[in-house]
Amino acid sequence: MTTTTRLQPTTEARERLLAAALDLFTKSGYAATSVREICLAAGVTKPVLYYYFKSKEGIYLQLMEDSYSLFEAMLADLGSFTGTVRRRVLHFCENVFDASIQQLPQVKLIYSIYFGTPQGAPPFNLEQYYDRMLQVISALMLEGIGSGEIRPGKVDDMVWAALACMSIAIEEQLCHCNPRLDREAMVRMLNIVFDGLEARQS
Amino acid sequence: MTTTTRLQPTTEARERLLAAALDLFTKSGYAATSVREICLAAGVTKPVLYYYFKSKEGIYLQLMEDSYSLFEAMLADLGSFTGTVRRRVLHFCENVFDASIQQLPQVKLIYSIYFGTPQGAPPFNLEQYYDRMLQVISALMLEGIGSGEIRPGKVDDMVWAALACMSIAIEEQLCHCNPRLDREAMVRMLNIVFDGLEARQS
DNA sequence: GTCTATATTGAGATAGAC
DNA sequence: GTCTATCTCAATATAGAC
Repeated sequence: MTTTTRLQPTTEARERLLAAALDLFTKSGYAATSVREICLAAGVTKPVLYYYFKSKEGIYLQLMEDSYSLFEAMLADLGSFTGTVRRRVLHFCENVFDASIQQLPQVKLIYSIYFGTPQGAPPFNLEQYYDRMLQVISALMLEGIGSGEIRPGKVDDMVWAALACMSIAIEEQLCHCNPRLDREAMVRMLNIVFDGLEARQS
Repeated sequence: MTTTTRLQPTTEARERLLAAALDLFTKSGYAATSVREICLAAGVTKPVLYYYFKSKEGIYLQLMEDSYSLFEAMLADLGSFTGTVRRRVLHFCENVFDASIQQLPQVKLIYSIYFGTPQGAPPFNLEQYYDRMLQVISALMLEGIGSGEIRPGKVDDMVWAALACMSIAIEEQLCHCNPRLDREAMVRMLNIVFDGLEARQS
């Protein structure tokens, strides 16, 4: 029970702090969460938090950077999709949806800052998430128009319509214990949109 | 310059407090806004706030109730729409969109609480907004299926697809000084959805 | 109804021992 | 790297005069 060789000197504390902060920021919001609560939940004292992160803002920014790194890593795995544009857009949306479910607390935190007003939280560029997704879907839609799979029209409208279906499905997951939209519902909504994109103009 | 007949003893103070609270809650979030700031912005002292509303929670709840009353009043004016189901759903979404623009601070506050986690704000049933809109669009879609204007299918998917387009357009208005989606873009997105709802199943 | 003045609590942050 | 103890400040809220 004596402290044996501990080359990694209780680095757990850092991880516990991050986990506790994520949980509390998500449940109560950034401003309403105190450093005292975070430390209590992590089982450490306040100076430990100030040691690893510099401030309350510091631990928040660390969480945001970690999340965005994961997002970019996910996007990097998208080149392997094949098939029709409809199929690939569906696949992309399913992947983003699944990743959001798996990281629900992180996504909740991001939404809470994005819509919840800064709350005193330090600025972090949250739009890059949306911008990146717009880029990806835009490229796919353009390809679909080029190949004739999709009827000509304003590309932006098509992209936003697809993104809208994905967004609302994710938002339902965020805000309801029993979400009224699941992954399959999202797919069906996206198929309605693609039916509209293939239909002859009325 | 003496205080003349003042039967309405500076009731303005109450209105100024509500306006200031709305502005500050919207800009900084509920938890991050202090009573001191609200009173400063309203040009009154703290006891005035505690006199009219009972607490910080009280002024917040008053704002929420006022907003919901306006929303219900808007819904009451919807019976007059005529035309195809597509036309009426578009009309409904345009009305909600316009009303949201006109009351952008209120909508921002609602979103900030809905997605932004309670932030220590007292509970208020925000889902009733969404529930009511789902009801309205659902009834219209069912009518469209009955008349043959819309192809048979899962009504919920159709309703959510339409609501998704409206939601994302409003959310863009909330979060960007220069929204990438305007009212016309929303209409075009909704038309894509309705094209899909009328198209023959592929 | 509105003020001044103040009570009380808890926040973020740090000094310094170990 | 982690602790105890403490500083400083601002928060919500109220008492009591006018």
